[in-house]
Amino acid sequence: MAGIEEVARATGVSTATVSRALRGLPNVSDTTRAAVRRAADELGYVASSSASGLASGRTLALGVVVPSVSRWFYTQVLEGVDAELRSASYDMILFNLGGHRGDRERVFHRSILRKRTDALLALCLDFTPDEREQLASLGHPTIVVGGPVKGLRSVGIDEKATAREATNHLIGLGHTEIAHLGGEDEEGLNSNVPAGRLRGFEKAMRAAHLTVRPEWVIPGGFSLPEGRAAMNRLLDRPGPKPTAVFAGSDEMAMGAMLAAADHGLRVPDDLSVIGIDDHDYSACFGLTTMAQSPFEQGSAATRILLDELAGGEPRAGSVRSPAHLVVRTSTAPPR
Amino acid sequence: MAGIEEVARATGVSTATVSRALRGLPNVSDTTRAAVRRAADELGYVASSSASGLASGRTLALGVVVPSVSRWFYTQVLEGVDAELRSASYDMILFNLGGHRGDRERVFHRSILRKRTDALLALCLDFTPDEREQLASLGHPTIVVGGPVKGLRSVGIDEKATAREATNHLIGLGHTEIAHLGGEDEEGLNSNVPAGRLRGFEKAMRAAHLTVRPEWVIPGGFSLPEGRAAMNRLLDRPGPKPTAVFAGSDEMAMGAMLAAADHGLRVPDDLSVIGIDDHDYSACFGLTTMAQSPFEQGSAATRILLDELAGGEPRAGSVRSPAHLVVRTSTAPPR
DNA sequence: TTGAAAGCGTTACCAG
DNA sequence: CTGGTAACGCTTTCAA
Repeated sequence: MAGIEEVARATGVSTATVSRALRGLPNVSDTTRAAVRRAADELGYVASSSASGLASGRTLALGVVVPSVSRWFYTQVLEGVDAELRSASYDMILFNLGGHRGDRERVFHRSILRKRTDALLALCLDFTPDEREQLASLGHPTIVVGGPVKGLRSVGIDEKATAREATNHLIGLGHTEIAHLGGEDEEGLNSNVPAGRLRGFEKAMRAAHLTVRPEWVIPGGFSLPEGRAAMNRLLDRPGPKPTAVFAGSDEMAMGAMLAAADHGLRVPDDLSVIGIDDHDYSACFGLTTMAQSPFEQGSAATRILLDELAGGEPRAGSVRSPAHLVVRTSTAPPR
Repeated sequence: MAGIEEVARATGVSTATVSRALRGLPNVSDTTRAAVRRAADELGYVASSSASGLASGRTLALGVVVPSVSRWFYTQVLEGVDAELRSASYDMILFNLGGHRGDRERVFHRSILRKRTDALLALCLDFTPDEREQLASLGHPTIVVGGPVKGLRSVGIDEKATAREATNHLIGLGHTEIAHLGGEDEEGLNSNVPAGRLRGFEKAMRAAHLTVRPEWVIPGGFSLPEGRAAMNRLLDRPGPKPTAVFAGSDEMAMGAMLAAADHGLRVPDDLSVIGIDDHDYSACFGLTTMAQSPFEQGSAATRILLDELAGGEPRAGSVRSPAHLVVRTSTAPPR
């Protein structure tokens, strides 16, 4: 409640000195600084962010734009971002698009462009040319996590290579009848991610001279329930069945495992399943997967932003995060 | 990039009028308002939140304090909060404690007390007397979601009654050997939640003249992996086994189901399992549960806050959210 | 090392 | 209905 003036009065110095002392700036004598600190504590003084934001031009806040918070990947990135922000004493403004395509413009206008943040981190989002332009005109550091976006640097795995490696794991086990459970293009989400994984799958299949059956490439919505439903539909269909499935995410992969159980199929004997992510639950499911670390991606991206805000040289290039195969019990040679 | 003065100049009116026109305040002629709007659009003018925050005392932002974002319940509440904020054009500042007990004080000081928000919503957190006092002195509307907190109003289910109903479902099926997989007291989390559920369990058992075996009341950390591990430990132990288990959350309940599978037990034939939540995955698992809606709780709490900020009468009482039994295939009479 | 004073970009009050 | 003009509470030169 107390303002800076009261602290100044209590300490017998000017408000300028109080400001400098509290922010740890140089050129303040130790004794003065100590006295100011004490007074501030006693009076419960905390600088108003509006006022300091207005005066200094910095808000000490990072804007994070997410498609939703109900997906494992996003929550992990958020935790990573947050960990980094915490140590830099930055706050996080969360802009959740929540699938509301129509609200995007309002979010952009009302919030992002409102100088409430010093920098922006976007998750798995694609931007319209218009949005990109607005971002650029804002002129503050921007980065994307999870899937490349044209014109913006990003942090993320090599989607295509990762998908290829996953598929090759199945092929290496001797599978030839392989299905792909992919994400569909959700509105506003970065369609490069599911598309890249699909391309990697196709490329691996082609390289092994295997055929990709269109009816075995099915959309699983990136979620467990949708993945299960999609896989169930595939297994319900008469005719030949795949002996293995490469799912574009672990959540869908777990759904596929449940679908296998629904059909009385054993994993991996009757059906091998591999995913991407290494979700918190994957070990429990014995799911073989291409592990990645969204937490690290989030903190790495945040660090880049923070560095720049601290005056560091802006680094233009994108960052490739690692992904690696983790073999568990959901994959085996075909029976 | 343009400031309000440029819009004023372009329109030939004063900055005061621009401000009024853009915010939809009364006492502005339609023609003036239209002209101002057009000019603002053309110039790409958006008010600076720091400046208007400083001048008006309102930030148009809600602070949300969460223990973490990696739990289904929290993400659902966040979505609910966000939906409500969106329609009110409010922004969300996310304060993630992330289990960093030590950072709590910093978060409080640096951010919450920094007048960056107009109101505060806390998730499943317990506050120290000191923290409570700081909150009170801040003087802005506060509410808690998920578990009652002394001295603060809250929105949430009746923990004890819900747990009792869950337990009674098992008892009603004829079970007498019932275990409880509970949450443990995590640092800073609201311990009233797991404690209330445990008490409800005990009460139901006592009412049915059943004995609660201490070694069958085990901590599952509110997560699937920990729930599975805990249940596995219980099942590994020599001696009698429970025929049913009441888990304090669906995530733990699913873990228990996996543990049953690990031990070659069939659900529900060998082991009945019931949880609380109605997690997104629960239907896929056939999990019987006490359904609640954290999304609704989040939006209800936010609405209360927003109402007050809009000048509505502060409502003191807490709000009880509904929970109801959803019977699926994980529970049946003992074999 | 410190202080005085000029902003920062809005909003709100009071006249007109 | 509109304009002038103080705030709002800090930060940041520039002097001392």
